[in-house]
Amino acid sequence: MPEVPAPNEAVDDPVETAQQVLPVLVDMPFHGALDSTLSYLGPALPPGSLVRAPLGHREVLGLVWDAPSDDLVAPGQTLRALLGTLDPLPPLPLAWRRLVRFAASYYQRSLGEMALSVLPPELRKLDPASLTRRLRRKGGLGSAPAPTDAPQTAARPEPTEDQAQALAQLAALQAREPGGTALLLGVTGSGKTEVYLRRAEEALAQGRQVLVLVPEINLTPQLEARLRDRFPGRLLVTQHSGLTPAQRLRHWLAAHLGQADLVLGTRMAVFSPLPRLGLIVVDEEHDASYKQQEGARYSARDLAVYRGRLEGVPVLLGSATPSLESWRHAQQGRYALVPMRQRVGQGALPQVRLVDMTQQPQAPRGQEPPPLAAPVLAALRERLERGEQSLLFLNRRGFAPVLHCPACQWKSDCPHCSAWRVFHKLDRTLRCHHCGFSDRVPRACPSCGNPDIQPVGRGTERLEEQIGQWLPGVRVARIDADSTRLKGTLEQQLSAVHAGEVDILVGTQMVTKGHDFRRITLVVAVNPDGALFTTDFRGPERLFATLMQAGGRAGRDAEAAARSELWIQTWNPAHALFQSLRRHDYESFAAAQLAEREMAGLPPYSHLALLRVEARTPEAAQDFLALARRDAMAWVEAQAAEVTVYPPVPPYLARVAGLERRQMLLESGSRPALQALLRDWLPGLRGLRAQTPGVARWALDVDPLGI
DNA sequence: AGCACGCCGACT
DNA sequence: GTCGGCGTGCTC
Repeated sequence: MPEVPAPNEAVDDPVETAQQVLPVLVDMPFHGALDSTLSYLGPALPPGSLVRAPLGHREVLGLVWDAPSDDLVAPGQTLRALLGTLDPLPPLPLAWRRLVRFAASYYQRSLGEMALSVLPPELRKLDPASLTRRLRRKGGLGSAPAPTDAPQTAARPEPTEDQAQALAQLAALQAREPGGTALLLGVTGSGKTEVYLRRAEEALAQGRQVLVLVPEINLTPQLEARLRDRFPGRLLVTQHSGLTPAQRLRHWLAAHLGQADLVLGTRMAVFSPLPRLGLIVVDEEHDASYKQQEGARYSARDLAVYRGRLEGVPVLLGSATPSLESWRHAQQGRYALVPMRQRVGQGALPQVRLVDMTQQPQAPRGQEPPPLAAPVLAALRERLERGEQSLLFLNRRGFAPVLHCPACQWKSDCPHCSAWRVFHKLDRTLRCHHCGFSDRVPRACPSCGNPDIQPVGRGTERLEEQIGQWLPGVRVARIDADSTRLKGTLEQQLSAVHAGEVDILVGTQMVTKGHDFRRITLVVAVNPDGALFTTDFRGPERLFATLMQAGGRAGRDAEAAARSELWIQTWNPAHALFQSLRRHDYESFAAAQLAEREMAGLPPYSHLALLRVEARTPEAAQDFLALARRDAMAWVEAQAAEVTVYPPVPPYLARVAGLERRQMLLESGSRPALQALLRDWLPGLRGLRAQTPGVARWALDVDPLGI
């Protein structure tokens, strides 16, 4: 191996086949420092080139970076030579590299981990020769359809007045500020998708690529179908974790090579390299799924906005119930607010009825109250008589959330978690929903032998059973994570609902998203109060969005819309959230929530970072955070920075799968101050682990969704 | 994070 | 005498 005089200097010898020292990123989290490249010898390659690099005893995928930084290579150290270049591929473009650089520094991950983790995994296995073969075959796209002679845009409906206005507003915005973000506020059924399609059409007509992000791809086959219908002559590819590794690579290549016109995908798609990017759409922008919950915990929605600004490309965020972060940006004029207040086709939103559960007759002593109040049952019967369908929304699967022994007060706890085990009657198990621990339900109390142990509370299994008893002969279907575990059963159950083979559908959150039920005219939120009083400050925001979305399942057929209803069983009918919901008034809800957040100094009025740790003992977890807190507080004092470092606390679930969890919150009104603290603090955290044996893992979450 | 090397128990 | 447990340490 050749000797080099010093790192990071090109070897100035043209005879020596112009070997240079190249800064290369590999997938290594260990280089905690934010900017860290490894130095290799190789031919002159532009930044963004993908290479094969020797690393220890293996050969890994590497990415030539723009500049070396923080490199610990010693002067005179022998550098190894790159093993090859994936040169049939164009280098990843500057805009892509800048996005990765920002994400790595903002979410405090190493550049190498960030960059390599957002490339298709299959790319790691590719050597230059097999890549060349792959690209040569079928023009590089395998089974993807080649551009056809079909019209590039199919017939499209006349925009409604709302849509026309929104489109005019968006066109004006784009002319004024090409990299600007617009927030499209439109209730379910207001025709947001048509606005996306029109904007996409325009970008496509200018020869640009369109990136469409959705929270979960399996919930949005309609959107994919509509894009394909509307743009039959264009190449659309998807990007999500459900693809096989080969498909994902093929789709990614189509995007990167500029062959794909439309990329539709989940959060990972925000990192698709798109040489002709012209528009980014983020549908249901409030959805928590946009936040990655492991590894680099990025928010794809926030990165989409950043990317738009970076590339001078418009970003369109759409929601009926925007995140309060986006809403505040719109209020401040940082995002353009584009309201769409009418449902298409004069369809009315479902009427919201609050059922005051405190006014319902009390159940006899010792008996549990019936699951549905008398007026709700009457409303259900009415639908049955009219041959319409109803949806009972209960966000709790299983038969009962806990079993209880009235004699000795035993409860069905989980031996590994600080949680109850849920009674699943169908397979007679007690299951922990957090660690998966499961065994047969005991015949008698395991503590005192009392044979009369009782279910407490109600899940979807029990509700399904009780409905059958209350309304004999009714056809009930249950859709939740348990009933749809087998592949294809969800589709099967949904088609039974669509075919009218079901009168009442019982379901969890799963059924509230995306599905276009035409015959449902009644939605009942059976027990939504829990979310009102959670410790999570975003609980109300999520509940409001969920109930609006659930209500949106009713009356999707314009003819039935007039008599569609959303009933809410609540012990807190006066709660401001329900009062806003009754009027479908997102704006009053948001105003009230923002006032509360401002008083409490919570986002979007402050910025948060959360350090979480899991350890074998509470002491180890506590010690780790205590040391971390000491360092953070020392930094804050030295810098006289406005950052609050809160004491460590147990999270809602303090023990999961035998590991003790603790967390510590950092809060600041200034994002730069918080970022500066994180940047200086994190390298030291990696060393702390050695001082606190028993720590299994720790993670920093910037802009956490739940605290 | 992988994937080595390294130093002590039950097997062909 | 070997196969293999996962404890520490390195990777341009």
